[in-house]
Amino acid sequence: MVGQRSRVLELAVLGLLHEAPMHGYELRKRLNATLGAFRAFGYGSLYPCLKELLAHGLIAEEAPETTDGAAKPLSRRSKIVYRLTADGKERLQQLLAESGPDAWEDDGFGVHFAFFSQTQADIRLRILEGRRSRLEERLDGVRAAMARTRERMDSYTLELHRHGLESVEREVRWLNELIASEREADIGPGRGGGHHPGGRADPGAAD
Amino acid sequence: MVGQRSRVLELAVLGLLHEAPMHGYELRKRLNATLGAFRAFGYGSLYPCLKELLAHGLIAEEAPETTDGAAKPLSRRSKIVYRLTADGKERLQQLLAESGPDAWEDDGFGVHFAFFSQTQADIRLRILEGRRSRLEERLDGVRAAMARTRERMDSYTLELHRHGLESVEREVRWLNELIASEREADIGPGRGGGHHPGGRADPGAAD
DNA sequence: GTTAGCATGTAAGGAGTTACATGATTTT
DNA sequence: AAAATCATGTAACTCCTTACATGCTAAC
Repeated sequence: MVGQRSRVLELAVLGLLHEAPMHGYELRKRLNATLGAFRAFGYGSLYPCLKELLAHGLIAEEAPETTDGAAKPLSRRSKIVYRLTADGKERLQQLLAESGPDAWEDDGFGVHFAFFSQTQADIRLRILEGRRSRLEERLDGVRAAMARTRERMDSYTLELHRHGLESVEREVRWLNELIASEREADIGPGRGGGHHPGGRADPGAAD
Repeated sequence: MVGQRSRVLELAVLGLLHEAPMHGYELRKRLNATLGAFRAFGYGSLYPCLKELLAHGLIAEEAPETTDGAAKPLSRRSKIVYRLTADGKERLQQLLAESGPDAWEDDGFGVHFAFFSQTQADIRLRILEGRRSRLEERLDGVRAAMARTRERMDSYTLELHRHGLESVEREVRWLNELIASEREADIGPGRGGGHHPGGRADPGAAD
């Protein structure tokens, strides 16, 4: 076994290809648009990943619009459109069903969250709660460290930690809202697969 | 040239050793306490870095408390206390004087900020402003991407971007406060090297 | 017909992390 | 003296970035 692609990129690629078949160049744009500021991938990561997914049979090349006699479908350099295979769909489901550390650590959380609409409600909840615990652990750690070394810290270091702490606290509050929203959606209507996290009560009035 | 140590770790190590000589194990704890949630280094990064700094003459081993006849100072495994050499101090000053991308990108900013009390006032200001520009660029990018693809995004992806955007906006506001504070300190008293970023008007009442 | 931008790839290497291996010192 | 923890180090490996190399397609 060679390349052991990173879970993050693999999930993102499979998730996007599940929505629609695409070629690499486009995939990269959608990738960085979807993940936003969390993460950015270059071709140097993407193409080897596609190559490996292909080798493992999780994705396949599609013949690119052979309207004519299909004399030279992909003889030279041209667009290569990839689509998910059955195995790929299965693998995607498997990745989406993960609710362990991979899904709530800094690296993985953003991607898993980005594909929450394809994730089961109970898994969503477990990931959100896992991330919250993780962040609360971190809060405890930083707060303890600050208490221990407050005297030796100059005002800039202190300010840095204060701001860092506040950022994490903010994310915890955000998670609390999301978790509440998920629970509500789960018990409200009799259905089990609701999806509407946008229940924020302040449209406009930003900044 | 072999290991080209990362600027981040190099600056952090030199900065901490400038405050007081230390051995590696302690250094690592102080490192992670100082950088807080921003970054964490393991021994696998630290020791090779120390080795290289030593080879370049930026730090030196100190004889560890040779109270007795100094028969076996460091024959076997024992604490190795490092201190900055003259070259190391010079290098530290050089790194602290940097106000370019290295100092305001995600990676470097936290470390540079953590050692702001050893940094000149004008450099501090330039780093803060550079970081603010950087973040504003990012805001523009994300906002444009959201405007372009709002329709194709499900509510979770949208929420992810909304939260990410808000986090960056928060950091910009924080930087605005810091910049204002720096400017005030610079013109207020006739002195040129003031340092008091803690001018926040809400003690207590957090959360 | 040539520049600009779309599209695909590879090689080298940077920046650390993880797991391991081992020795020294303090606590129980 | 056994266990915990302090302390130092290395090798392998991960995961991504940068720089390069190439070809195809549309605009001017």
